[in-house]
Amino acid sequence: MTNLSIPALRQTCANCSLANLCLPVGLDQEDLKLLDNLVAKRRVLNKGEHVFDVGHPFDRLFTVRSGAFKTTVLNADGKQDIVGFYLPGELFGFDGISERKHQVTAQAIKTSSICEIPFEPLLRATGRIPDLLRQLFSLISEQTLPEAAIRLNHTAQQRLAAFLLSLSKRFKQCGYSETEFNLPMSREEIANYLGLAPETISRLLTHLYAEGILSINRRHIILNDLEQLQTIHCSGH
Amino acid sequence: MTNLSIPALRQTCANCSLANLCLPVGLDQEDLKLLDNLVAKRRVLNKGEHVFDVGHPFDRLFTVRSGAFKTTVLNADGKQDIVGFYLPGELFGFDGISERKHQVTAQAIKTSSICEIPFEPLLRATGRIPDLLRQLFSLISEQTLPEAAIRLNHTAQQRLAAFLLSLSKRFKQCGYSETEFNLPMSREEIANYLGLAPETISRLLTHLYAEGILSINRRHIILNDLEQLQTIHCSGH
DNA sequence: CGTTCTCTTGACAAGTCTCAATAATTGTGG
DNA sequence: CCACAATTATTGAGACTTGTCAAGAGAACG
Repeated sequence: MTNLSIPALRQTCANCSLANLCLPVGLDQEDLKLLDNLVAKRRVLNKGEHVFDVGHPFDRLFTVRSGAFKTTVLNADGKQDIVGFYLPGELFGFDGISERKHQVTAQAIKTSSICEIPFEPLLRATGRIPDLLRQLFSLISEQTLPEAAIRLNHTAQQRLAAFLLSLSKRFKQCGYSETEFNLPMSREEIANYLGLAPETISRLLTHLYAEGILSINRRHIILNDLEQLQTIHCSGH
Repeated sequence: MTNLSIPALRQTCANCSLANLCLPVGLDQEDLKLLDNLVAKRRVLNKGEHVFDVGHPFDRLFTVRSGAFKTTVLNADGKQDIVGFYLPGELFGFDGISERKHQVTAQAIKTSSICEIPFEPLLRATGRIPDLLRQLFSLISEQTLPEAAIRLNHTAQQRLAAFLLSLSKRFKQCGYSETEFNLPMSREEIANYLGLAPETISRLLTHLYAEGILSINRRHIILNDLEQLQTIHCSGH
């Protein structure tokens, strides 16, 4: 499942294939070396393993190198609500900055690997790397307006279409196909994230398949008509 | 409606009654003076007036001095979705950091006043004021995990209870009563924010009134039983 | 190869939306 | 200052989307 061999885990930010995605965007060779020294550990996690839990002290950020992660909170009902999915090249762990303790739990949803970036050294490095601070603010604030708010006023079909388009876009960004990929998460996880029942996801996928908009077999999905998916996202059909 | 007289608008961060809420938290007198010099303009807006629009260049943050603001996006359907409300002492405008252009539109929902904080000078000031950077990250990341995601998996009643409790808590924080206040927003705005129909809000409020949990007359609301409201938020009743 | 988990599909129930009418409030112009 | 218009809020009836419960099929796992 993992796309990275062990030697790949030893590589530096400078030759990381995701360098144009996570933090190093816009940094020159010199800056990259500085940043690379910060990235302390590169770690592999199996499905279900936790990166951190609610309440754990925050002292570093994480970037996905391969695989996928989800973040969850215990909601008022006492159930786990999925609040985010993270794909290769994406940064997570910001939730801990405010209280110096994590507000969410993060775990691998398949065998995955991450880079760890100590936060205090990172902040100190903003003094030496001019663009790093803006870069950081950028990455954080991008997550400030997540799809969550937008999901609320949409139908189940619109939400699912938006979700699939989001995955497509993000897989494309990290170099995979935008039309054919494996869903890293289960129907139940998608449902939870979108605020729907798993059965509804199943039915909607069947429906989209019947219309020829996509092909799906278990986790393997092919998006045949991105444009129509976009139309569904917008107008509901 | 406005709680501030004109002279009040000339006051400095150091003697602002909201100083312990917005940016200055934890700063000493010396730092406050530095910060105060940054706060360029204090401005009054009437109901409906825009602070900024989607696409407008971002170069400053805003704190609410009095009144209330909402931020909206044009969703896929072409309708305005409310993504946030801001009460006195709260900071907004972060949405523009990433793209250097605002991702949302911000407007006053009643006669209100704001302080403007130029962003670049603020970032430069983080070099001189040690705690300011963490403070900033703190405030931004607090908004990263908004109620939005949590709202999704809750019933209409749970969402409304959560919304009222949130308002209560925030009004308390800025020195108002936590049990009696005027809703700054209309039923329709509440509905939009919660992803419900305005009629549903009306019915739920009537229902909560019938149970003695709150009294409501137009915008004026009295929360008689915060605890039971909390119970509803959690278990649905 | 059986156990477990995930996914699919159906029938029914329930929550919420839409449409519509009315009432109350606010704003406006004479 | 009053009367009319426009907006906002309430309430009801019916429809529709989505959730719940249940059963069964298929895949994954040990």
